Amino acid sequence: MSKVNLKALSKHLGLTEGTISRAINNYPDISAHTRQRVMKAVDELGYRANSNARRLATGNAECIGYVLPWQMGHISEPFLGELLDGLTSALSERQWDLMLTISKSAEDELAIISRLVQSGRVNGLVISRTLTHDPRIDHMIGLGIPFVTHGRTSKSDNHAWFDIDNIQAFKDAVDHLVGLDHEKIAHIYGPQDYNFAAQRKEGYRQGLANHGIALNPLFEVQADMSEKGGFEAMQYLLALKDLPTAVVCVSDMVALGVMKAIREAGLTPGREISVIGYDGLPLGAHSYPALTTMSQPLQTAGKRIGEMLLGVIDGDKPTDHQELLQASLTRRQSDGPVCRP
Amino acid sequence: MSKVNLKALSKHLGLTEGTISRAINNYPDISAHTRQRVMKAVDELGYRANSNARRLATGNAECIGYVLPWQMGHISEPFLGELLDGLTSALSERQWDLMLTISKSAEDELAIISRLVQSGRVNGLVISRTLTHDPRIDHMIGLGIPFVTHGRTSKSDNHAWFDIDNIQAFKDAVDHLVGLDHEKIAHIYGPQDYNFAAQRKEGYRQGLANHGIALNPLFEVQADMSEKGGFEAMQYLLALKDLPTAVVCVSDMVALGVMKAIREAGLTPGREISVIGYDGLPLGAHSYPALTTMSQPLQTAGKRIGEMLLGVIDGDKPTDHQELLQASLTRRQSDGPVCRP
DNA sequence: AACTATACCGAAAGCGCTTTCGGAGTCAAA
DNA sequence: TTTGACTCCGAAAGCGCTTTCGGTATAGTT
Repeated sequence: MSKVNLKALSKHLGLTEGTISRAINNYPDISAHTRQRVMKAVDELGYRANSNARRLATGNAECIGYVLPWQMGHISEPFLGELLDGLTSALSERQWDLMLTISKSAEDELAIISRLVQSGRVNGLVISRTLTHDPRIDHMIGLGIPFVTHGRTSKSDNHAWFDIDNIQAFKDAVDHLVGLDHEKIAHIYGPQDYNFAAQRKEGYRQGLANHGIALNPLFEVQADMSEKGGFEAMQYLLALKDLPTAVVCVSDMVALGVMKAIREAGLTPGREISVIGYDGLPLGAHSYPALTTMSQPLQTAGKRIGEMLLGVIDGDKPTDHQELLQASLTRRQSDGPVCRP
Repeated sequence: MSKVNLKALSKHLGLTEGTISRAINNYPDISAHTRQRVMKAVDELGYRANSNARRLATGNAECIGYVLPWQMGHISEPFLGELLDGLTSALSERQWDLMLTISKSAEDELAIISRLVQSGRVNGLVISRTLTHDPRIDHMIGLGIPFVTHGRTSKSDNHAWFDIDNIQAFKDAVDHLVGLDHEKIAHIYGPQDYNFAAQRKEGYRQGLANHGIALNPLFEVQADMSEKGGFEAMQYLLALKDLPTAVVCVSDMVALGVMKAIREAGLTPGREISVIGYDGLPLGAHSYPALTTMSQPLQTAGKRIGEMLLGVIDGDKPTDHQELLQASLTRRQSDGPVCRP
């Protein structure tokens, strides 16, 4: 069986290639009768338009790119699957494709973006893990390519984005702890070039301020975004003379490491020291103790981002596609009232 | 700035488009002098060959597809990031792209594969989570598309694959436990249509047989591939009159649920009941207790699979690309000698 | 000096599809 | 019968690149 292309169909049907193309693409100037003939032949011969030829002719890549940085290792693990699932399902309605690239460095990433865009491989991009000052934004705007970011930057009023209200989430977390009579609340935060990490720290501080609690600089400690990072940061906190009674963590993974450190110190998370995570990973339900966390609605994120991007590509104003969702407290066993000796 | 294509370069340099193309693609019939001129202009004007035109002309998609099924939800989470990272890094050396699709059902998946291949979008495929009897294999062979599977099937002698020796890994796990005087060893296994789950169960059985331990049917219980699945399966085991002293789990995620069930029964994993997982997730180091597990070398898997696929695409015999790696025991705290009351 | 090689570039034909334009039919109204 | 309005399809150009082929200069041989 030789390749079945328009020429083959043309020969088979006695119609012009152009006519067949128009029939398939539902042009109004094709009679119902010939359209049926064409469709039948398409089915029987198993014709499938060559994507590359089609893309060249139309100038439409029918493809969007997702470029994510890998510098920080497994930081994305919990997200990735859900997000990709959502993205592809949004694209599948148009039969568009998802191209994935992983960059090893920041310059690398800008270069990749240029390459993808200028070679006409994609007509839209999704960017994850935005930085507070993110060079990618201006770069993409300069290229004139439609895009949506997953997360905002320090000034994100001129493009499309999808984000969770990190500040509010961490204010809520602090509120919750204060409601349990906690005052000595620590925060383990992530690298501050990540905007979400900066926002969460800001939320933590605002939460304290709302309740008139003075910020204890010793209670703010930075960690890598991993279990190991949380573990080490908590060890530092445990070495203080004046221990915190609660700690809010930048992520669930970090919180898991934190709880291990607490356990190893002979204390019990949720009793002597309350722990609150962020992400709402199902995993947290099976840790010891089960992790109380701020849950973000991840399942829908990918899909919404995909839809927003398609909207921008269709010509919508990017600023019409800015979406801020709220996280919600998922209370499990790692928090409790302050425990007075 | 209008689009900079070969025509623009041609006008700019006073050379034919064909000549410029050959210069860029390192044809030997171009003088060093003009090649330099061309390259300089390419740099200055920021020329980038249109991928779709190039792909059409060469008939080479310069792209491989990774299609993964999403039926079982988050089963892949731990893998996904590492694998994609490896794949893209293998492809990046040739500047090839990775196209990702997620299928919602089995038929859906075959259709997706057909579409990708017949529309000329990819010239190779990677398939994950092979089934014991996997229709995708014959389907891809029928389409004549190069591919590599991540995992074998029940008869995988006619194609390229990358796999871990699951049978040996679970024999080793049983060996280890027997070495600690365990005899009442249970196994929580995954859905048997997944070949890896079938292999692990087989390894468990062979391990028992090697030591002359009779198989207790009550000690084999199926679970979903999740923490929740493990939790529920272990609850079932805990309800037996005659408790096992050890349990080997099909995955780390399952093992985490198992340990939670054990804790909730007032027992301690690693004392009354030993638990061994599989995957070697970093996460396990921070569970309670730290999870002993069979570690598989994931970081390299993606890269090797990518390299193998490129080899097959280049014309290598698929059967020359079959790679079986061994897992190794990562001992932490969830196992111990049998505890006699 | 003529002849064969060699180096280098232009010309042109594709790759497989889309899309505009015009023309041949058909039919109804004038 | 003529005219106009449609309906439907063929013809052909073009998307931007690759690649083969042939031809002209230049160098190398005798």
